[in-house]
Amino acid sequence: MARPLATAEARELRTQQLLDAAVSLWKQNPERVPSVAEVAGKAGVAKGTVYLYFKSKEDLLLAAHTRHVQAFFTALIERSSQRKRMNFDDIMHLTRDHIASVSAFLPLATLVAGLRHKGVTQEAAEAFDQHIAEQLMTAGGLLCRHFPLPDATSGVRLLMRSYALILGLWQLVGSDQPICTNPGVSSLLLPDYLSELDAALRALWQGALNKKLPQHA
Amino acid sequence: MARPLATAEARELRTQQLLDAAVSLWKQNPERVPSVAEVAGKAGVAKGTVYLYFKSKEDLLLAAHTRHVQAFFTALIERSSQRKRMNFDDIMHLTRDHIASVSAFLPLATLVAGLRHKGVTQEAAEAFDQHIAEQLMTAGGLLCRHFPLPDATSGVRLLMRSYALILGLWQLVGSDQPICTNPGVSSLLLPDYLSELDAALRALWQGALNKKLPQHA
Amino acid sequence: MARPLATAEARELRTQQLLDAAVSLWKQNPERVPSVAEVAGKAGVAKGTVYLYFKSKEDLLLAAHTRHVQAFFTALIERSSQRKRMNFDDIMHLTRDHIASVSAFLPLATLVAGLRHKGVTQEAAEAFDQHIAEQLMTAGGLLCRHFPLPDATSGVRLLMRSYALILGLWQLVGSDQPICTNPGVSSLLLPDYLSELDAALRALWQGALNKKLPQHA
Amino acid sequence: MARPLATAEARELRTQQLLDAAVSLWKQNPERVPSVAEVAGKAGVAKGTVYLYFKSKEDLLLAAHTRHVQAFFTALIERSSQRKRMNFDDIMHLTRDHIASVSAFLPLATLVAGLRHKGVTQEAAEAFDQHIAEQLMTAGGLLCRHFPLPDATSGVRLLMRSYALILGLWQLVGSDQPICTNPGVSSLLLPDYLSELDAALRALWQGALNKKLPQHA
DNA sequence: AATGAATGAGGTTTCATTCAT
DNA sequence: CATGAATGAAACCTCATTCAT
Repeated sequence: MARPLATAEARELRTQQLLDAAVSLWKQNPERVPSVAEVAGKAGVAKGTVYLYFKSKEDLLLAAHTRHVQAFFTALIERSSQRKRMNFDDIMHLTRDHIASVSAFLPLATLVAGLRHKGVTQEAAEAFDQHIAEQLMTAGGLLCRHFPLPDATSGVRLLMRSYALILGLWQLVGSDQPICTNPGVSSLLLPDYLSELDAALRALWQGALNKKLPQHA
Repeated sequence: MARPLATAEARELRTQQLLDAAVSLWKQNPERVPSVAEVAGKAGVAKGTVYLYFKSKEDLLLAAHTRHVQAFFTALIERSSQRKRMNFDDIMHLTRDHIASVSAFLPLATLVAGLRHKGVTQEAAEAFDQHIAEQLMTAGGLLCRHFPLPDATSGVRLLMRSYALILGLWQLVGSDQPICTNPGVSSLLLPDYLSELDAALRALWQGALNKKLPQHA
Repeated sequence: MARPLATAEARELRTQQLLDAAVSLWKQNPERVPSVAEVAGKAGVAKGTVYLYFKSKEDLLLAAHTRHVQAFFTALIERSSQRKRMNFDDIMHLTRDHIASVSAFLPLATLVAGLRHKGVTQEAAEAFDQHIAEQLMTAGGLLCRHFPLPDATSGVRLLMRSYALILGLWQLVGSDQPICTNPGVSSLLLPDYLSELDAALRALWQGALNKKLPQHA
Repeated sequence: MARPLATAEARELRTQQLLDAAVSLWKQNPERVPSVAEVAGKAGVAKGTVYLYFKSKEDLLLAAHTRHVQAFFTALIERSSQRKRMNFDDIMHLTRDHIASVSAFLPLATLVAGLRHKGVTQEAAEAFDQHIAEQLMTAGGLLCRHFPLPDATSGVRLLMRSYALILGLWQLVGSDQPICTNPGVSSLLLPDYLSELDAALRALWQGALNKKLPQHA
């Protein structure tokens, strides 16, 4: 049985293991949210131990989501900090690599959004909001270095609208991928989530930047 | 005690009463999803009766959401069928009246999106998708009569992207309205959900229609 | 009026159909007591109709059991009324043919015994007791014509003890026939229900009649 | 609130408390089988806890019955192991004290017999059968020390037949004691269950032992 | 700190019974 | 009379959460 880990980094390690376990279970069976018992089992600890690291199951899921989001922002900010000028396709690549193609990202984002009415502690929710806001402002500001935006706020808004599209479109057309049994209708409308996402984001940024974007492959 | 209702319209009535009860309870206490027992009680029927009308609680919630969506589409299609030409502000009004200002709409939409991984029966999910697809195509096609869109598909896509923005933005900035305790951050970013929504949709449509829209609020 | 008679026998017919349905379903699946819905369905009537013929499900089961018991007593009394002298083997034959080999008899008897604490209406229970008592006394009295018993009461008691053995032994060793998975133990103890029953009844009657009975199987 | 009990004996204690609660409720109101919620309440535990100890309500009832049976066998085996020779009256005393006069014994035995078709898990049923078989063989063997029986098997059979009589007679004449409203009939037939039981067992043992038993007080 | 038995809320299911049509 | 939708009690089951050890 796992024994006390005194140090802060040990605690951090355990925390990450729990998040890993949750995400891994989710990927294994995307149809259902893993139970606390399952997460604990997968992480090799007892059920009660989970509550030494998270106030509630929803807090845990929110933390897992935060980690996903963080990875995206880290990549975005890192790339934005480079000298080399970014273009829209760079943005799309980041989006694909860290959001659209991370199988658990959007389901988890969707679930967490629906959970804000339930077990998320107020402080966790606020911490999340605060955190996202900070990242958004940092990344939004950096965006001005690469794109002809009037001010930092425009960058922030563009990012927010982009994320809203990413999330909203997925909830509309992407969430039933695993059980997609009515190909007739949806495939008429939209070839698939990624293509539609590309087109929608392209249109959004085109409008925001007041210029035609190359039509991409 | 409610007693047998033989006719189809009586059944329909009972169904609506259950949805009414669910939505009403939700509005009373937006913090939590009402239990089946509460919904049954509010509708004046026995708990078991709920399961004569819906396969699961999630199916009921999905049906409630469908009704919300339906109301919007009905209004949109009705208005689109009129001779009088629509402009963007008409669209915004419809959006506000049937979506953004219907207090339970977006929370329910968000919840339902997160629930697709749980108790929704496959048939209910498919019926919902099918239904939405039909409405989208009808409404999207009619849109061409009022706006300079290349084809019906463009109308459908514009509607989908609009809805994605409506939903995604709400999940980003609007969902914590009732517990909004961090005014500092979010109000810096965004005055409020409705204003940001207006701006975002305006930009989206502007891009899609290739023309400047009047800047009015 | 001619109607009442026709109605009465129609009613009787329907009653028998319901009992037939119940017993037939029981035989089909001896693991479970058929539900009222199943009985009704099998008999081709609606659920509610069952309650026009029986006050409760338990009354129905009791009636089905009564019919089984009646068949035995009818045969016993009929045979006892014949001139031809009976011996113990005749009794055993009757027992086998009308009780031990009627697949639903003993399960039903056992169930009904356990149900007397539940849904059986008082009047149905009393009617059953009364009926059994009458049959017992008749049959017990006739027994004296064939066996050297001191009085009619002895005949009644012999019958009761015989039935107690039939029922009690079945509950001890016979009821798990379908799921008999521990052959080691029980087959050591008792070859099978019928053999043990034969031996036990033989001993009982031997004692009651104060004479050795031929040892035949 | 009752809290975790780690040790095996604590678990055993909790198990016994649940059985106590069930039997006690049964005695309080012999007309109905207590619900799981009632049993849990009486035992001071939560409903869900019952299912940590028993797979189903029927398993619980079977366990309660097993305990009754066990008490009888323990007394019988203990007495049989003593040097002092037993006679039939000793057997009757044991029977009376541990079976016929334990108010819940026979109703429970009857109920459990009727329940084997329902919620009893196969393993519980087999465990019960196995257990009974072991006790029977032990006690049956010991019986030879006190009574002139040809072999151990005879002892086992005598016990089984005795128990069959005890149970069967009770189901015939004893089960309606609490609601005994037809004194006319049954009292004519049988003064009461205990007397008839005494007479019937006496006859059975007399036959088995090939000797007249004293006519008892 | 870690554990996991116990909790209790509540969703799901079955089913005997009732009653308006 | 017959019907079957509705009822309500209760079993069954899962699961997040707590707390004594």
